[in-house]
Amino acid sequence: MEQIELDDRKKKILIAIIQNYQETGEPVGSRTISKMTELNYSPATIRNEMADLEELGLIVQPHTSAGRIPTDKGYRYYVDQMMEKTQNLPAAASSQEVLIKRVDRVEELLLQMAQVLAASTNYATMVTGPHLKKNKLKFLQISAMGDGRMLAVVVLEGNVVRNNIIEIDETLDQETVSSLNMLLNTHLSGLSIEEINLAVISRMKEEAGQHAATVSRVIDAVAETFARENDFSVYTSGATNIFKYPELTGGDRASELISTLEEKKSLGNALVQYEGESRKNIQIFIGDEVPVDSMKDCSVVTATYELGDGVQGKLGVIGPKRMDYRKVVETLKDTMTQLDHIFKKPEE
Amino acid sequence: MEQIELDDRKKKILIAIIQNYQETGEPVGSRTISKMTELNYSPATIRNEMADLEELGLIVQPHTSAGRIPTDKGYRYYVDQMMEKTQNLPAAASSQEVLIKRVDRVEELLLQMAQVLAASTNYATMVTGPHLKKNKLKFLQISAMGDGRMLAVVVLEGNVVRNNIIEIDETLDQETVSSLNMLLNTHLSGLSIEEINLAVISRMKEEAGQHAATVSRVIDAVAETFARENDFSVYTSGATNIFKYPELTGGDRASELISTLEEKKSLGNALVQYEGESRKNIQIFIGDEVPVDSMKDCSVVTATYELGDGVQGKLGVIGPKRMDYRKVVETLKDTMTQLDHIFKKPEE
DNA sequence: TGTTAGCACTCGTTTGTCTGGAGTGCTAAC
DNA sequence: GTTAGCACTCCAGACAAACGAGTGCTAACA
Repeated sequence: MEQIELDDRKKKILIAIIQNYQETGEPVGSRTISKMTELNYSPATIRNEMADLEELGLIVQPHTSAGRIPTDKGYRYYVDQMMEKTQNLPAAASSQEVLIKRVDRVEELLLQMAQVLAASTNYATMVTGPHLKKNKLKFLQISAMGDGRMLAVVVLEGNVVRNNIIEIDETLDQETVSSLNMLLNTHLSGLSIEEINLAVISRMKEEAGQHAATVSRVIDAVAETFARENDFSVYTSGATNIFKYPELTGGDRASELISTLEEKKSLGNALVQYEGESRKNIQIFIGDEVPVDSMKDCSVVTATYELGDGVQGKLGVIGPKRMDYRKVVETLKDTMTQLDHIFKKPEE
Repeated sequence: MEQIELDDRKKKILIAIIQNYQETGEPVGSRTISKMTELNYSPATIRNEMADLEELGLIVQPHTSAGRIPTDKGYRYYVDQMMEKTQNLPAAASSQEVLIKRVDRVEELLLQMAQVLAASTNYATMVTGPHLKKNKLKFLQISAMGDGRMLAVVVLEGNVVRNNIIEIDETLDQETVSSLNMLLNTHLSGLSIEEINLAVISRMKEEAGQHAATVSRVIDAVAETFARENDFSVYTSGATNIFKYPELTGGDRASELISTLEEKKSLGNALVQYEGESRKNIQIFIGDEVPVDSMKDCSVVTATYELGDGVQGKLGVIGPKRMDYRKVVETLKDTMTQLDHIFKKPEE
């Protein structure tokens, strides 16, 4: 993309347009800007500048004789070049935020994160569950349930607990169950799901002797649980916030958006795909850049969270293109800090 | 409520109005009804009858010179008096239904039920998790996680599995954990959550001796898990189906409805409240009868499901007042039958 | 040279008026 | 008891006029 350089006044005008449009949702005209403090120019002057900005593709008129609204490119420019420099948000503004409470169940925590974010941003939010495959196995326990079934409980680092019911052919006495538990834990704990390969498995089967089949079942069940996991673990909140932004609810758009949020799966997939590029941690998708079709009229801001121990996942805020990017980014950063406090401090 | 008796022709007209309005969503006039087969009367005759039906409060005109639409009372009459008798739905109509697959995780099954119901009815659906309190404990297992914490896993009849992480003060060796497990299972298995009373607890504490505190922690944790449970376990699907019915989406109604569905809690509470009256199994709430404020413009049909072993919960379909009550009731019954097949057959 | 006032022009939004159609209730005839 | 006819009501859509917000351009000004 070619580098655009704007003089100071143009920058101020662009910012003014973006901020004003963000608040009102209406195209903003030269008069409005002229009346703002800081910019003591007549409407005519502003108009000349706006014509230039329009030529650069940063703003457009929805129709002749309407005010201007920012284009995707305009927002992109704002986000990339200008957002960080204008620090007019006092730090105190974030003090009214809702705090995340520490809870033991990861699922509950993630849902809570989605809710808190939705409440403090007024946009829709989503949180993907952690990527369990990279996460180490802490502890595994099987126990007989009595009716030809066994219960396998797996605990990963970060206290992610999963259980699975397994049907087995043989009946095991208490003694055997104990020794199988011992065997399983000796070989598996400390490994990530990815690291449980054929070599490990065949070694275990050897040691298990006549119970090799059962061991094999257990491993399969564990693998299946975590494979299935990815489909299920997306949490969303604040879906109805989109009704506050008329540009998102015209026609059938509201319905499509909400059903995308309800289905969750496609969301998670799209987000996870962009994993590799997250070196900057916070990523902003504007309009067409959003990798979900039904959200091409939205902007999405994502961040990667970490619950200690390398358990990480994605967290996203979905709003209109005129969302308050600065506030969203601040809030996300703030949330990360809170998570760090909650998870790092008591454990280190 | 006074008993209303209608002659045959009035009944036919009322049914015609209800069915027509259900399909079109538009007030239906005398001409339309006159043109239907079966009723070979002129519009004028129909008009006279309609005037009578209006006097009885079964139908209304939204405004002068508009057709008639059914009132809540009209629907109620239809549902109570006439629905069962008119069996014009061929049984084959239900053959196209999506089937429920058997899955082990109860949560997954419930979500699936909500989705299947939404897909086959075109309305919004909700499913409350089973009422665990009445459900018997099958199996309980604690195990040391190593860092001063224990993992408690509880299995109820019907294979509902819950886990909870507990912080404890003492460090327990493998031996002790085993004997505590033995103790816990001996005393608790076979009891429902409600039946775990002080007497049982104090007897266990006695036997546990120096580990009484830990036993107490475990019990507390189990109790807390199931208390918290009720808030979380409501599954919904097909929320966006409401956009198909303009009478539900005017103004802010759509937003309110969707957010009620998103919050889930209030839904569950409202439904569970009507527990006691479910002798007939299927219950129909029309308009104002719905115990949720934001759904006063809807109708809700609920049923009580049972997953073998007495594990039961509620299941609801939410749609416009002009919903196809017959089809919804049939679909619900069908779903129940499917559940019975899945859960009764392989176990008995 | 940059800024501003003035002005004609455009176009979307709102308001009011009108008309056609759908539907009704009533009356009188069958 | 049923139906044809008719006057009446009221909504929905079309159309025009008035309005207002905003623009681009030109000319004057510092």
